[in-house]
Amino acid sequence: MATSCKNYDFREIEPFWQKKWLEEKTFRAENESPMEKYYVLDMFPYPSGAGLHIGHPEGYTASDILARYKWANGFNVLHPMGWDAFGLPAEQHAIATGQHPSINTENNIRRFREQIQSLGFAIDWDREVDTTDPHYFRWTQWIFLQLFKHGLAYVDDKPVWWCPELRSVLANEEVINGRSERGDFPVERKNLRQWVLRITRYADRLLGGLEGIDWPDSTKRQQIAWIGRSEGTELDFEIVPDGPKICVYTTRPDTIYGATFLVLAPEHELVERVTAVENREKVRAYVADTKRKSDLERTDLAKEKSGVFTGSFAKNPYNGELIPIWVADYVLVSYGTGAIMAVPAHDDRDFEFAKKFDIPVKQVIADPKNELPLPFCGEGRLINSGEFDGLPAAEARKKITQKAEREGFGRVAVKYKLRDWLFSRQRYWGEPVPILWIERAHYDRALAAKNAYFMGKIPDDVVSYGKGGTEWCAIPVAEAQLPLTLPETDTYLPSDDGESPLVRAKRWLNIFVNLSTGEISGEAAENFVPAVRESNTMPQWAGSCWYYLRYMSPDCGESLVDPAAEAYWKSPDFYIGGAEHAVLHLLYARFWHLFLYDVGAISGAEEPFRRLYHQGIILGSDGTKMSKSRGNVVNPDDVICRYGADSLRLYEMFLGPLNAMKPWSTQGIEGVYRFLKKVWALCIDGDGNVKKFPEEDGVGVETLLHQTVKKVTEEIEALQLNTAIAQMMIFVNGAQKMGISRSTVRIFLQLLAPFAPHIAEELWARLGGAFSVAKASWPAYDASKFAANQAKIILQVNGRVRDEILVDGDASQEAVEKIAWQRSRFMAFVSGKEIIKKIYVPGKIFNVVVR
RNA sequence: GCCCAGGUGGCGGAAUGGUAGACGCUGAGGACUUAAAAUCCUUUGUCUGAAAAGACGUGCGGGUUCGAGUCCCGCCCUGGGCACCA
Repeated sequence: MATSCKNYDFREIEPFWQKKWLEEKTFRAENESPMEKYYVLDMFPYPSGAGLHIGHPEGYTASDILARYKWANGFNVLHPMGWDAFGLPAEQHAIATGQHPSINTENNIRRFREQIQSLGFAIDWDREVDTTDPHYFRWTQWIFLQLFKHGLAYVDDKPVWWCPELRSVLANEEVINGRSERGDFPVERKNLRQWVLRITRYADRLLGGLEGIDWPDSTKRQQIAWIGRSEGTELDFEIVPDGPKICVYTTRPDTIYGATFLVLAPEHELVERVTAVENREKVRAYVADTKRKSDLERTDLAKEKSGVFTGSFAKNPYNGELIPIWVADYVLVSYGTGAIMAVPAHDDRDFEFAKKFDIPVKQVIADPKNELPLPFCGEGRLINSGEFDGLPAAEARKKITQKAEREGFGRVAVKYKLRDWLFSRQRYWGEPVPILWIERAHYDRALAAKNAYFMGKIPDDVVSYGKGGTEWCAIPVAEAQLPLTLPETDTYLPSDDGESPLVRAKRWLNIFVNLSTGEISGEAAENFVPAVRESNTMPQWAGSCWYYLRYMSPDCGESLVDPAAEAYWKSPDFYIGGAEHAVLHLLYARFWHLFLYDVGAISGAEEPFRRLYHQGIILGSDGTKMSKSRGNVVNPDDVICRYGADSLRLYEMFLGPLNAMKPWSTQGIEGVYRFLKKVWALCIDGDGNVKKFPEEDGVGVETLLHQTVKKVTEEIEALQLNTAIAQMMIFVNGAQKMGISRSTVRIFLQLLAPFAPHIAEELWARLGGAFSVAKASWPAYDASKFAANQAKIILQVNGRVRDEILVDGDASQEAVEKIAWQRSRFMAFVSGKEIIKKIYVPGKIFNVVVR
């Protein structure tokens, strides 16, 4: 029932127990249980070719400690693992080798699984999921179809960067001065049809939901900032003499009397219309110039403001003043209304612009401190503002907006920074979007006939786009045809014109569909109309948006999650992963979860992650980020080989606070390794036999034990695992000196088990404990055992420590004073002085203030 | 620029407003050993001192308090996030 090694031979012990846990399915979670459930979730890894990184075991060990602790406390624990396996590196490997990315992915997963298993985590391996498995992504595609049906997925022509040389779409960050970062090739703007998800419709709920969940403040703040809700006012400005109205958005309507010009974003739809004939050339040139710039260049704060006058004027609806209309790229078309009223006296950017182009600056808010110069962006009372003079700014905002509403030229408005989620990628290694494109005429005819298979599965507003004079309409792939798998292609490169590699698979791409049944045919046939498959794939975020639901019933064939399982597990009780996902993954997943909840696909919880924690980053021993080029990378396999998984686990937890950034130390791990050897030596003699333990604990051991149980229990709950380990070290050091009984050792092994499960399981078995120590019920402590019957009182004079005395635990101030007055060391600082005050903190401090 | 977190020995770090430096690493000395490894013991913030002891000490400058690493005000530095969002 255990190994027979004489010394602490982790190379024999660890594989032995890992095999046993796997074979016995020790950590299998049941979907029905009389025990209370506890769901511990790790952010699942991307199985990269580099293998497990030393940072992975940090979060995994912390969650494993919590999982094992919960098992010991009688919970039915779900602690699963899986693979976020779609993504660019596998695709690039495929492009380079010509080998299908699934092969590389499979190899990487096998390696990751072995490495993770070699760390002895209490994982239910029967629930493993893989986002690239068709049985899994079938449901990712199904979710997309629900989004589509509910009008939350649409197509849009979005400008993207395209590099003909690299034959690749580039992200904004990859374009520098109109050339590609990699290779320095020219790039061009290209409008490409993209799928977009209407996450903005959930902006308010994504914001509101943050209030009730236990997340790190910084992460909540990041999401709040990302959603960027702002309340303000929309105001309509008439263009003189008789042009259209321009609607601007402002959060400072109180400064309306200080507006000395109006600015349109270069892409604003009214730019052409408001431009006077004589300014047309200049304006067009400016707009064209802007188009060429990358977002990075445009938003570079260091650059000077630029812009051009349109030649037209707008009328301030409050005072009738005519102000010039400019076009400038510091106004973004995608926020607010794409147009602003510029108040240089009270806005830094407008001020900068006005200075450069010699536009008047008119102060309308008095600076209470009278600290000129302008601009002054704070709060104050209004001046030069007609009927509103003298009002405090906040009140003026209300009054001014009310007037606009009354007179019909303005309204309260709420705006968000959050944009809809660009959901398509022109890549091979992702989930195919399960959509077919058919011609408008076929679409309309099928709808009119009312026997179209897609009735009730399409949005109220048709999703379509025009190409070559034809309007193509989106219909879903029939559910029965899911999963829609990736076709074989001869290369995984994008096509010559920036489309997905999937367009190369012509026989897959161009098909015929029966609009009554949804059947697909490769050949033209009666009742079949031509259709083109969507060739874009989903971004890597898709699979990770709902994997925590799949773990509940990974084999369920009827739905994405078995309703009974979902009703039982609801949502993870604890979620741990890196802070780098603070916005993207954690926002997207919340969006999908809310949506699935709304459409009744799930029912357990509205928020997916009620308690979230970020582990910190482990740096190289030189205090910088680990990287190959710096040569400071620590490989977990090497560490396990040299010290064992228990030492690695323990050390990563002992390094410092779980959420802190901390450097690895090669020498530091020796300390925890020594600790484990001491634990071994506490139980096993030099011949490999269980030691003869004394019948009774040594004096003081009982107190120490109960203190240790209390401390370790409380610190696990608080995830202060470094100090929990420190307490266990204190215990072992004490036990070594004082002598310890068999039953006390066994209690200690239970405390150690979540941290160093292999050695704990081994010693537990050798000491006659029943398998598994992880399931033995967690020890309780008795506070009365360490209520000190003696207390050490610190004697202070004027707050400075001068002496210490031992008294009865419940000693009164009088008793303490009586002893204190006898102490010469203490009295040396007191005698001859006037005692002004005496402070007694029972059991701790007696402080005398003298003069 | 704005928002947030954090600055404690040679190092990682510990401290409900109550003995600053737990625990571990490193260094020094010692025991065991033919020797080494392993293990065990002592010691390890700075300064003064033979010692007893004292002074100083938690980024800097003030403040509150009997008492501040901890609370308040003003700075400096490091890390993270956002960044022309009107």
